[in-house]
Amino acid sequence: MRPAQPTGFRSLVEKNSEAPRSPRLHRPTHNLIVAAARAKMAPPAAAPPPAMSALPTLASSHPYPSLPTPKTAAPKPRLTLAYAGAAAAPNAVPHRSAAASNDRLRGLVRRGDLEGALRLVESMAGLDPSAAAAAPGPCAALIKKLCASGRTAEARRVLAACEPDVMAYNAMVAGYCVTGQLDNARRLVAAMPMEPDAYTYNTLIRGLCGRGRTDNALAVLDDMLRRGCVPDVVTYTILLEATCKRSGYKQAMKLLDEMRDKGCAPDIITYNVIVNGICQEGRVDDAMEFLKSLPSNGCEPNTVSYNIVLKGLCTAERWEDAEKLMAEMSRKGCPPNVVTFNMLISFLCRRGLVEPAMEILDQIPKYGCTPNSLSYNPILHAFCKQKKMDRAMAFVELMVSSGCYPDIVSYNTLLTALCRGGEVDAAVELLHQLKDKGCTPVLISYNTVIDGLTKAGKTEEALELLNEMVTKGLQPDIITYSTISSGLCREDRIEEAIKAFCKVQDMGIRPNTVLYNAILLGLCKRRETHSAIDLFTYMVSNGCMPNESTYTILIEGLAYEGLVKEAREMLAELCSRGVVSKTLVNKGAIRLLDA
DNA sequence: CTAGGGTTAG
Repeated sequence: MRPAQPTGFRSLVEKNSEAPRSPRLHRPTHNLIVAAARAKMAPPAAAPPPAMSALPTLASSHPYPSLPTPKTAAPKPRLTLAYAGAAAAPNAVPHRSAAASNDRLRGLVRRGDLEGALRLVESMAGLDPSAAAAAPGPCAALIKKLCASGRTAEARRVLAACEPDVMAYNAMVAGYCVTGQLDNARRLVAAMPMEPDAYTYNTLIRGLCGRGRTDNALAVLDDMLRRGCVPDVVTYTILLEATCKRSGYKQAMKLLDEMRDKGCAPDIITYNVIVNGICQEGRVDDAMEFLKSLPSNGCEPNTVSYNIVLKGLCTAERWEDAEKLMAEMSRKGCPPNVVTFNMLISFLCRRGLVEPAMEILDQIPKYGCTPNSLSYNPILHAFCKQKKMDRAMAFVELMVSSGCYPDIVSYNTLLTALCRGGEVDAAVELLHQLKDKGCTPVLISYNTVIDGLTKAGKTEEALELLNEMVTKGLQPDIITYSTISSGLCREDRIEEAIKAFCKVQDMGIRPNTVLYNAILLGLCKRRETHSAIDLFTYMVSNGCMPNESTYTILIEGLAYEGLVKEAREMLAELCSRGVVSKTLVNKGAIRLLDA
């Protein structure tokens, strides 16, 4: 679908500013709020942000009351490595020998005492540089653990304070990659004093591919070749998968040829990536042909190969072909495994065929496989979706009595069902019981219950839960803040919603359509359609694609404010462009326009 | 370190 151009709205903005209505004179226009979001400046004094006593006021770069910032439990120690007097700090460890200190460091890292390890590295760096330096091994381990809790800046200082080897650099590169700091990762690789190894490059390439930066990843491959580092089958396999996603499997085939030319032999994983790419483009028959050609390339298909094709057949709803392929798998020495069955269960459940799915579940042991939580969860999900909570609960019992304990996904499914079924309090209770059930709540668990609370009108409790997750070291994501934003907007607390919006930007994440829509709706309901249009302009100029809901919100907003003619024009234009579907319009906007 | 299966916002 073509992106809709905002041109139609420009004139509306102008029209509106020529004839401002009185309420706008006494309220901040959204231009200013948007400017604040962009430049993180204060909103006008006329509209002081409301007090948010429920929220902690942690430091933040913008003037709105802060939403919680993810923070580790212990205060971050300062590393004053450039400062020789650091060794004399109160916590400094008496210097014996580099070897003894490194033994101690190893122990601290192994025990997970990161603060102690940091202090020790600090003190070692503060000593006579010729006498002692932290060894690369324990430093690499420390860097890994710091990065695992998001403390990449401290990890970087450890790297600078020790005598790093390739492994220590690799740990840091990986840390930057998993936290999305890909440009830092690239710069670090470029600045390495020793030759990066294949692992270094593979980590960087995987990071870039994982964030859709396939072009950069391919450039790294070129760097690698130029610097005489030999890419291995893993390097190419990562790049092939990304190439399939970005440019399609035909382009990937070219890279496959290049790989062979460079003397790197594809393995079955490489080929399965291609098989998957072909299936993703809906060409299951071509995928089967490709599969048949593998033996002539010296590679035998495995069960995974067949599972991929089977998934393609199920997606195309070619059930009979799927059944035939299952039979063929056994004949060809690639018998179905638990993943095969789980896939079938999942597809059947998605089509509402729960009973057949349960029959498959029963048959799994006959094939010598053991059902796991992925076998049970889709069925559990189906019961929940049908609002058959008693059956869902009974099914969990069955699961346990069969020796398969519910995992966090099972519980998340139950949490969703409880929230949707109006039992939010039960959901909150279950969330807090998870630890006792041997399951740690994850981001999705909190997002689910936070959403349930906002929809039940319990926004304050939702904010408390947001606090709780941060305290537990769980980093909120864009879904968390979108949920919170819509909850706040529903209560006309738009300033606070915008603060959540800023929080997302602070995290280095580009707000998406859902988040914009939440705030647009809030503004329109407050009859600040003019401000909404400004925000819409900001949204488009920041490359965020509006969707049907965006337009519906704006059209309804115009209609609410009495700008019926403009609303009709916009509706007509969007309909003719096919951006807004007839059904949606009939449901919402038209009805309002006629009223 | 690379391939196939389940859960969250609208």
